[in-house]
Amino acid sequence: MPLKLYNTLTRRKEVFESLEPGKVKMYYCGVTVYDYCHLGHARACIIWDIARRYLSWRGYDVRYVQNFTDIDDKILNRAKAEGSTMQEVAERFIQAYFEDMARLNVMEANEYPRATHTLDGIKRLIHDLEQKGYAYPASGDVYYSVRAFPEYGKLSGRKLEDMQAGAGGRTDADPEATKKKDPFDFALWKAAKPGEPSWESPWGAGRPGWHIECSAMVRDRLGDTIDIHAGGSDLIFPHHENEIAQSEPATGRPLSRYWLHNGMVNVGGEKMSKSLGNFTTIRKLLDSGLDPMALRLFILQAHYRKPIDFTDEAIAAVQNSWETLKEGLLFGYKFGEKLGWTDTADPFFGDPAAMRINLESDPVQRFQTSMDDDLNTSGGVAVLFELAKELRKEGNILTHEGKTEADAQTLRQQWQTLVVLAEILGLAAKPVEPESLKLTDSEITALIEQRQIAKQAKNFAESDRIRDQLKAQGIVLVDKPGGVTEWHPG
RNA sequence: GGGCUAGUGGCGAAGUGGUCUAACGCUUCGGUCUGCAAAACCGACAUUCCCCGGUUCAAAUCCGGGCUAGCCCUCCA
Repeated sequence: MPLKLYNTLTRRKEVFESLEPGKVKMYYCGVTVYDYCHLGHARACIIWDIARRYLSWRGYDVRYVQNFTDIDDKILNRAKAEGSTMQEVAERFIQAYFEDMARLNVMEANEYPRATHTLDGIKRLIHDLEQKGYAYPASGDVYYSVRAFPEYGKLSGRKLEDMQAGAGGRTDADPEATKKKDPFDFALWKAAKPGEPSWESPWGAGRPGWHIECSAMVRDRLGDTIDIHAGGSDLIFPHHENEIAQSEPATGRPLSRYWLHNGMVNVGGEKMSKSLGNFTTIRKLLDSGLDPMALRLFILQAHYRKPIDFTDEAIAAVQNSWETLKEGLLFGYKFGEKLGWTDTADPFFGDPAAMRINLESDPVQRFQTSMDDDLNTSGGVAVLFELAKELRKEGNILTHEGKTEADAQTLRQQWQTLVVLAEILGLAAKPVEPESLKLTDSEITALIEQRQIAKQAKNFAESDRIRDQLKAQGIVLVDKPGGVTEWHPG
């Protein structure tokens, strides 16, 4: 079964074939660093992280590049407001970005190019476009001549004529309009303004326009044609359309074979965005107690191209869902020893990279079939739940009966399969060291005995009090038939 | 006004011509267990997939029309 991906360029699912066998060059259009990342960014980062992980698992050597746009009006405005510099603001939010992504278990890219580090490439690209007649200078600015590129609009599926009707309001107010030969033209280079950072160039001091840095970074780091260019659907137009317009005439080659776009995160039926002010930052949400893995699960339960609605109910539901999955993932740590597995003390125990699973097994096949279908993560997650529930059931039997009919090696295979597949989705759980336990075993045993006496005296108020007290300390009691009570860390 | 998506149970969400009396998760309600619980397990919860037509032996799935929603056309993941 081949992997199929929905290509925005052709508006259909296509069989994925990389340019170079076994290798994938992937570029994710990252963030403009002028504020903390919100859930919308989280969705994009997570879904492309998974695309990358899945391609790797499918055997590709993936080179994953993600940019930071660190030259931008909004960064500048923030710097002015804070009495700081553009560089300082950018640096701070890049740092924050890495902190947030580490919590969400997003793998690091191979490279993180920045606009400020790519000035040579940007200038070279503008120069090439000018030479070939796609760009023209205008009093310190340089503009891209949209009408010089007949394919303009092919990604977003629009024609210049269609756009004219809606563009009226903007072009009137655009201060650059007078310099442009055509209202559709866009800036490649902007002349320096007093007090703003600028770089020397053949067209005078200035700074790059918004779209050009991505074209330049892709070319510098990955080459003329890449396999996958990914980003939010709100970037299709104008950002990605313009990238194509800049890159393809300059290199004479297609910029990317596949264009992938994720859907938006909505709040109350509206897109979450900074300008609307309806955003929730990743750190705020995680600091409020939401498990980062639950947040990942929230994003994975929907298909990446569809919009998802962010609500308190959805978050509450997914917290519970994650508990189920987590129990499955912790199965080996909790019960491996009891089942006679011999390597539970091994330093690599639980590491998916060290696990060998049966790739022909039904769960793996179903997982792969789902993921091959344009990264259908919700189908993939369904497989994880089936495995996790099976393990939870066995775990419960082991807790209560002390043994199980199930074969220890079969359970081991199931657990490892779960761990490996979950890892592809970036979902992982490690046992928490029970250092939080303030009570010693003998103290616990003593309390259980006290409770037993209270129970026999039918003093249930007292016995429940002891149970609640232990629960508050992270000890869960299990009453078994015959008046025996066992405990385990909650 | 133009372009693009989508509308499936109480909620979220897969499925895109027959195996669908519709996966999976959450919630709710029964039952087992228990002094009561918790956990877990067993079971129930859409004969139906926005509406109206059409194609077909067969449609949630294809086609036409309608209604509704979101995204883009301005900075945006």
